[in-house]
Amino acid sequence: MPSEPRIKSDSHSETGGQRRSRASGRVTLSDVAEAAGVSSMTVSRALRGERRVAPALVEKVREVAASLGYVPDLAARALASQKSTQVLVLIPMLSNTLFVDVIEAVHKVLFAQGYHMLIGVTHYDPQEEEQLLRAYLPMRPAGLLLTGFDHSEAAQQLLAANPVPRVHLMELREPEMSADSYCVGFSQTAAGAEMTRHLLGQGYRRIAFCGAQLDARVMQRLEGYRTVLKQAGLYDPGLEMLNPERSSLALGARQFEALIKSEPAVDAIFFCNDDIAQGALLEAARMGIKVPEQVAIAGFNDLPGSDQMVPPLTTIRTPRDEVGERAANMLLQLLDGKAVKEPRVDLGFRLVPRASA
Amino acid sequence: MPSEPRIKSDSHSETGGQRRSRASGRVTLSDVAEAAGVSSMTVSRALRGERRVAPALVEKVREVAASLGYVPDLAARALASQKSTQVLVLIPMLSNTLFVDVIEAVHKVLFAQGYHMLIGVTHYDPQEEEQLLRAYLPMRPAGLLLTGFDHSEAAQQLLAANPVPRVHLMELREPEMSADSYCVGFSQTAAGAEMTRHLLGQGYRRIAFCGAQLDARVMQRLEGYRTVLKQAGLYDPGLEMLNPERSSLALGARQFEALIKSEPAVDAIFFCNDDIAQGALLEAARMGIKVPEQVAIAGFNDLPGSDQMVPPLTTIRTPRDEVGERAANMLLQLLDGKAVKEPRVDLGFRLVPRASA
DNA sequence: CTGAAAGCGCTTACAG
DNA sequence: CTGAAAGCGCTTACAG
Repeated sequence: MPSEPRIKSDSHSETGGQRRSRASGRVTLSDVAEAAGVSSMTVSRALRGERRVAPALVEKVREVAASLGYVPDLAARALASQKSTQVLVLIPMLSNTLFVDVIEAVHKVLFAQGYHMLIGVTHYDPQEEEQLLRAYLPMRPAGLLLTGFDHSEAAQQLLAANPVPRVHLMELREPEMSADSYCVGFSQTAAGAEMTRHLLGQGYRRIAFCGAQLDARVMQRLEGYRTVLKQAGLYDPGLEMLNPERSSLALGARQFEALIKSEPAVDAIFFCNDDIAQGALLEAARMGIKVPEQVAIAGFNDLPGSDQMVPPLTTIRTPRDEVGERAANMLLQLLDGKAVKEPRVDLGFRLVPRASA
Repeated sequence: MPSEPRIKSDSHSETGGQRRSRASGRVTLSDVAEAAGVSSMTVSRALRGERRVAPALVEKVREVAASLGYVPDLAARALASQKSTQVLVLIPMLSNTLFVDVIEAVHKVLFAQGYHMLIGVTHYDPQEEEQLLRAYLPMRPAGLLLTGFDHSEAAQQLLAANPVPRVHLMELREPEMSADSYCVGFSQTAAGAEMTRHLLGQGYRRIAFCGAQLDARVMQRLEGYRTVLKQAGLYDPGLEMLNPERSSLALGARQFEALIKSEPAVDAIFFCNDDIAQGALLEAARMGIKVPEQVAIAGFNDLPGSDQMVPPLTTIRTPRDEVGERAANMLLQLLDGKAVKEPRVDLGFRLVPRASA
């Protein structure tokens, strides 16, 4: 019986003094192997739950590893196996709860399969996205989840030079534009059109659009709005209020006030996001303007609180949990080298008519 | 001239066919070394900006590396240097914008120094925290940022078994309780007391407390509330409404309604977080109850939108950006092996009196 | 200032 | 089912 787990404390000192050691002092695979009286390969296999290891051995190895407090080193594993457990997720903003929902859903799916998320926040800035890519690609993420398709030239070069499976979130791209692009989302343009049609259906005729941030998806919603109003012969560029600032309640309040003053005849306003719509609703209350009697207000995304507003906000419910879940699962398939039957998943959206419009 | 950058494509095929290769096909240090006609050590040093490399060589190496599209492998670097660039940050919730602010501030400081954040969300669940620790510790993070001091037994064992510099966020612990604990935050108890004192000062006498989530920090605020009311001889347990559910606008609305019905004589309500206070404000509007004339409402944290409410919400401004920044800087010092002069940083808080209370 | 050797802690690819 | 050898792509610790 040369190798009781007990000798663990000795096994270090016996050899430790000899070599010119850079050892970290941590318990390694070979420490466990020595203590268990097997080779490190067997430990490696047993701990990873590979087959073809005698069940009795597996148990013994597990016990010894636990008693020694062994913690595998993922950097070493990644290097040896050339496989990383990290997935890089790039989103525009964490203060937009939309993306928090996406992230949570992605995490749930990925974590269950042993993957870890690296979260990068671009702040809607292509430059920052590029910088993040440059910083995170050296970690050799196994896969990428990117928001939208709007990436800088340099970012696209980085992506091309580092071929890693990736799925795009929130937007859809026509298949013919690039055969190899995977995406999960919905048509932002169609959603913008749908809300505009709803407002028309409610009888509104002078319908304004308030946009903030002006990222690609906002512009797509705007496109939907324009198309529908033009078809109806009711399009008026003077009713568009586009502001590149970050979207916020305060901005929505300012936009509402400005619009009411410059275009008193407006009878409905479509805000590109619920937060500015909520801000508008509050400003209307302050100004003593009745919603929807004097002016209707609609938002987008159905964010928390929109159902609590006074009056409750009419909006479009976007499927962010599903986007995160489906995208993560699609990426998982790509990581497994499987073929993806449906590389472009349209999850749709849903109009949520409430009292404000 | 044996080594023009041009031969890069050959350098692979020349040797690649010989060895039983597991090569990833990526450009490595030695590819760059070969193409530049120097040793890989020189490349390594040049690229990391180490001194004692001839400036001319540095430039040449840089050029060659760029032309080859070399991307260093951080896993290999971490393994060889026994130093990770990752910092694990554990927070309770991403949908609480409080923590988004902390995260953003931490990222800014750490990223500038070449560190990468690993974000884990515990959902206020010690079990989840434990699970996250178990999953992320194998990545050998260089440092840890944890929220509060409320960790499970098993989590504390994991932390003890993996000695990594760490700083605790948002709460303060008395130095004598554990000499080696670093923290950046403020006294939640003092903040709870301060708000209660403010309400007393405004003349309110039947002051209720509404809590959600009931995490450690909420309970500390409650403690401050109790202490002040007891001193004033106005403490009434019947005015406490504690709900373990996640805090949200909808919950605040429900709490407000329930409290008004069960305790009609209440003249002020201190909500443990702004989101439930905002929900209460909206419910008051729906119920036709005037704030603050019939009942005053106060919140905590000064979240986005609180200044936009009707009426604007009286609250406590908490220094989350500063918490993130200072904590990250403190961790950086620990990672550099420097001594931290002030291991317990009290950043304080600020009462923001607005119209609601 | 530059480099050859050894090693970080794992896993792959072969043998048996 | 088990193991010895080689290697993943870097950096440390020595030499010169």
